[in-house]
Amino acid sequence: MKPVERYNPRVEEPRWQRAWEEKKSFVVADDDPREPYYVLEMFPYPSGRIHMGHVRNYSMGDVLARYKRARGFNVLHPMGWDAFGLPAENAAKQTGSHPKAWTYANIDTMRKQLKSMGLSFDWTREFATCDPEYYQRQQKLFLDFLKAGLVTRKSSKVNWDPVDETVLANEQVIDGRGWRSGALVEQRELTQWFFKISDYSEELLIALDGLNEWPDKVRTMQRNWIGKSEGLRLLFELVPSSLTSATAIEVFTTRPDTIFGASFIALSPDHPLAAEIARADAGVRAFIDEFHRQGTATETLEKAEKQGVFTGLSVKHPVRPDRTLPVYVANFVLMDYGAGAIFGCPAHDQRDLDFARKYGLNVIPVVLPPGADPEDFSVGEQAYVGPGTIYHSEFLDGLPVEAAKSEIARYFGERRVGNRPQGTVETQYRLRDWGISRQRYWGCPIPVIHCEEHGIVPVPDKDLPVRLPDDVTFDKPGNPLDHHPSWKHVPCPICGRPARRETDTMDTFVDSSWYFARFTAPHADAPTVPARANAWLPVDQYIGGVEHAILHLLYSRFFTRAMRKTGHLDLDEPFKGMFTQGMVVHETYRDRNGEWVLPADVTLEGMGGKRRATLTATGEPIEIGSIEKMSKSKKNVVDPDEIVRTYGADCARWFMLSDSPPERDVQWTEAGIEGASRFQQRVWKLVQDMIELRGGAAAPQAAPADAAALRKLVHRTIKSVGDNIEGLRFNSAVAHIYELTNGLTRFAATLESAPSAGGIAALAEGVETLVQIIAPMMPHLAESCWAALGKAGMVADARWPEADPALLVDDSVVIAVQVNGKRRGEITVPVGAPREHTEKEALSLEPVARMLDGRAPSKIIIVPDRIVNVVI
RNA sequence: GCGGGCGUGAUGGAAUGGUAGACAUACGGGACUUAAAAUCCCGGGGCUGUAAGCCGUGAGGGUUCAAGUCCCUCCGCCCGCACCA
Repeated sequence: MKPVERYNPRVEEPRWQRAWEEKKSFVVADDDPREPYYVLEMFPYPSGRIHMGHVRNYSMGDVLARYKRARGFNVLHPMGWDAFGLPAENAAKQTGSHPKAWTYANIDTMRKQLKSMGLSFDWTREFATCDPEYYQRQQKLFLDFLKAGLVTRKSSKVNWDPVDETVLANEQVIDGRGWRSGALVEQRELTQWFFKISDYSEELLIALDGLNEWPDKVRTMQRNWIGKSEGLRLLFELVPSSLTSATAIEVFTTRPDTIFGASFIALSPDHPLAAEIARADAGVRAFIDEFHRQGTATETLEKAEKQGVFTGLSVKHPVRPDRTLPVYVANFVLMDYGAGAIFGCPAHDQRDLDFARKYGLNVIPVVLPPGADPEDFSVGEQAYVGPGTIYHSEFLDGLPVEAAKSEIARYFGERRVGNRPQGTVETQYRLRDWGISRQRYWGCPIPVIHCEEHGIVPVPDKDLPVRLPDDVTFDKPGNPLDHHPSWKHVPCPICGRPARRETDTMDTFVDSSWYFARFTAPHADAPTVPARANAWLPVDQYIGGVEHAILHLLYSRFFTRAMRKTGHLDLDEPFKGMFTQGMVVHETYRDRNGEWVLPADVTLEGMGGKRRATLTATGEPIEIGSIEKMSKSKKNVVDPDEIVRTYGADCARWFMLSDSPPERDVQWTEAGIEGASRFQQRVWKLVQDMIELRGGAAAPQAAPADAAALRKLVHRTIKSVGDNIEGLRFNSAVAHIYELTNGLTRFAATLESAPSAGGIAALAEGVETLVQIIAPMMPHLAESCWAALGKAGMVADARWPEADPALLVDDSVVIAVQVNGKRRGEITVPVGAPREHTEKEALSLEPVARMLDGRAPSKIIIVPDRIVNVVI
């Protein structure tokens, strides 16, 4: 064959991108009669430039979208921007740029980058969440939720940075200090807006069972996050005291069966009764103040020792009025779970035991482990939390734990403290309402007005959107909206008197909680067009990082229900299929000063343990470090633009899909991307060889015998690649494509010496098929090959090839023959051969006969067309 | 602590309970070349000199005609949540 000119992605890729755009290949119509299919990848935050994680995410989604299109679906595959957020404000502070200008400039850059990857997005549906057209509808949703009773306002603790005068998220508090100012963070009570997600705790939990196209891991994480537990709310009567007028303390417990082991009561430092005691008791006051100083920074909580202070109060044991229990304030009791107070049973709860040991409280075992001797059993430093039989517990004695729980619940349910039942069975959830208030500029304004006369007044629909002012400054700490000279001063919509606009903006998680619905009608006046939303949703396949497994997905599930309640759509679950992709990782490199070095600046030599790295510019030795997620801070990043420029988008896409299962991390390597590039050229060469063969003189003889085998390979590959794409096993699909390519290349080589019309026809079918099945992954190369082969139209519009069922089955099959489960040889039998035939063939196999040595086998297992196992 | 996942050649990884290591990468050998690159072909889990054979999917046990796959115990690594009573 004559040498083939190399495929040049730099020329071919932009050409096909223009062609798709001109033909509006991926613009989707809502009234298309074909069955709808909605593929969505998590939209990016416009941080500046796309990174390899995006390349991986969008490559996967694009394969599925293109494949489903080829299978005859009307595919919705949109893209937008999660564009509000703190980095824009930080950039404003650092560089003086305006958040809006910064964000839209980033979007322009990233859009261009995404377009260079040849992704089949319907760009006519693009929006950014910071577009007033988007956040106007979000404000409308907020007001509808407010009207429907799904929004509430309450006081809540926040991390307050006294220097920056701002609220910090938990992850912005490092060692109890603000991440930017370094100031000690304080706890402050602030009145904030909340979405009542907890109204849906049970529904959100139950519905997880139906999400069978979600990873189990994600469902489990959500289950734990919702954190349902059944228990008893229980009243303890206070021993009358001059310290308080209160008469009882309410606690929540999931272990009412251990009531006879109770030895103290502990109140949260935030408990109202604790506050009351603290007013008169300096010791308690000091304890509570110290607790508040320590803050909610997670590390401090985790390491904190169990500590408490005695209040001077005591309560009566609810069954044994002769016993009293001391009441403490303890640092490990949470105010916002259960009743903000507990009874401590040290023998059967580790925290209570730690506390009891520290303060010398009784440890009374009341659950006897199976087989333990009641005379001998005692609790040391390890609380016993396992199953067992209740003892030392009067009428509960002898009952197993679960039975004792219901028995004691009934007992307390019948008794009264005052006019209330002493015990009430109750279900508790860990899930809290979703606080959405942020004291920030670059977010969606909360559309309410505070009037002295009329309180909270919703902004009337006609006044929406509440636009962010452009003329803000970031030179002062605090919320720029609050400093703005005029923005917040508005008349009350009811009385017209001077009132104050809400200056808090919404958590950016709100923006991403409904964007998937907006894509179904991105230009509508209302948040959605319900008929369209109902037709497209739920998203058939959602793809994104596992870091959003809890919050984003849970909030979206809540939003879908809230939008159903307010008439914006009519479904429960937004995402039918969910897939969490792995990260892109890379080796790290450091120079002799310990500074991180970019992979692009490093030269690598050798292999295995002998690998060496040097700085390309100077030859300075470089230390090769661990393999970690690509991050700017460790500089182990590879710029997608650079890769597209050097190898082309198709190679980047192919490599992202080929090397690892999509849910696992993939390691970016130079060798890997070069392998992709080599494959690209092989396909191109194969197509060129094919064209040359077709144009040459061929003997009119029938196809060679192996043409039949080739056709089988072709059709089996159609089947397996389709199945693998459907199952999102892209790496397996790639492997099968390699096998086909290897088969075709070898076959083409044999035709070279003996060209035959039949052989060329078989090869042509195979090559065309190859071009079609690589199209979802390497769409540009596929178009170039398609055109070179003289096929009409574009591959992007071609139907997926059909596997001929007749070619998927073989006439005969090679099956393994085992003796006692060990493989001893193989035989070839016709498919569906009768048992007798298979048995005879197997027994006549030399090693089998030798091992049998004349004896009769005791058993012969035959799995037709699979395996024979001769048991001696 | 609780929950989830993973552990297979030099490396990434394949394998509805049915021939372990597909496919790729790296490596070695060969062809082509003045040479190199590129390309093409061949090789490869370990042990026993070859063959026959034996061993082999983190370790140990079990279920089964048959286990990488199912069950139990343990070890290691990764991820998530974490004082939720």
